Amino acid sequence: MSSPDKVFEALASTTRRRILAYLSEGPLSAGVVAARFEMSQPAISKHLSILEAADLIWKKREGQFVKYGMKADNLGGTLAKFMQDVCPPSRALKAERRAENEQD
Amino acid sequence: MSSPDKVFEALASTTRRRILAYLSEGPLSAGVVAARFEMSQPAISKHLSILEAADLIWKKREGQFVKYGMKADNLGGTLAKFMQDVCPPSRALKAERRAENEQD
DNA sequence: TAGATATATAACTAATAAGTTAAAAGGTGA
DNA sequence: TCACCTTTTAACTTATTAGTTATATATCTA
Repeated sequence: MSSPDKVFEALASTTRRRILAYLSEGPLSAGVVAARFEMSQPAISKHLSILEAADLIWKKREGQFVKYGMKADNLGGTLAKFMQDVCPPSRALKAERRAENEQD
Repeated sequence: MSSPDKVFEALASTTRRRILAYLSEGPLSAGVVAARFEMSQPAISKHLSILEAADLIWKKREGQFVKYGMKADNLGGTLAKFMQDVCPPSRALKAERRAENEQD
């Protein structure tokens, strides 16, 4: 699975988007993240590993804890690229540029 | 399912993102869209209805054809809002604004 | 080393998603 | 009306996902 595929797949879950929102305020340990949800800790652990596989977060062991944090570049980059590909306003701009270049 | 949920769910499929990319160049009938994929036409019909339910595309019958087209507002709006919520640069800006307001 | 805490993995279940083919519905035109 | 074309819906299969509990692994501390 290529990287944008993994990113969109990861974003498909409301729980995972909530995790990203929490991490966007700063790094947190797995347990602190899990405490904010009503589901089991292993379930959150799996969500975290999916986000990590999509390269949307980083992970670092700190003693007996494991800290997770946002990796915003990939998220922003993937979404920005997608918007450029698909959103008509930017498509129109690209078409303009094409037209200008063809005048040369 | 609330609207952003449906949007992210719809975007989770590579096929549906490709459909959006095609439609971003202009409206197409269901058959023309289906012809660009290697899967059956009913499968594409289902993908189109998921995109429509997410309010990412519109649909209009034209004689015996059914034409589909982009509805970019909802896509752009949902992604922009999400980026604001989650991307640290914009979060930092929001924090700055909060700090400035607290000075008053 | 033993016990406690934090996290990940394994094994499993239930619900959902994505595709298939066959049939129905909507529309055109002789 | 009948034959034909386009699209959707129905019924079904298979694979995947999201959750569960139980267990294993890693680290800290007494």
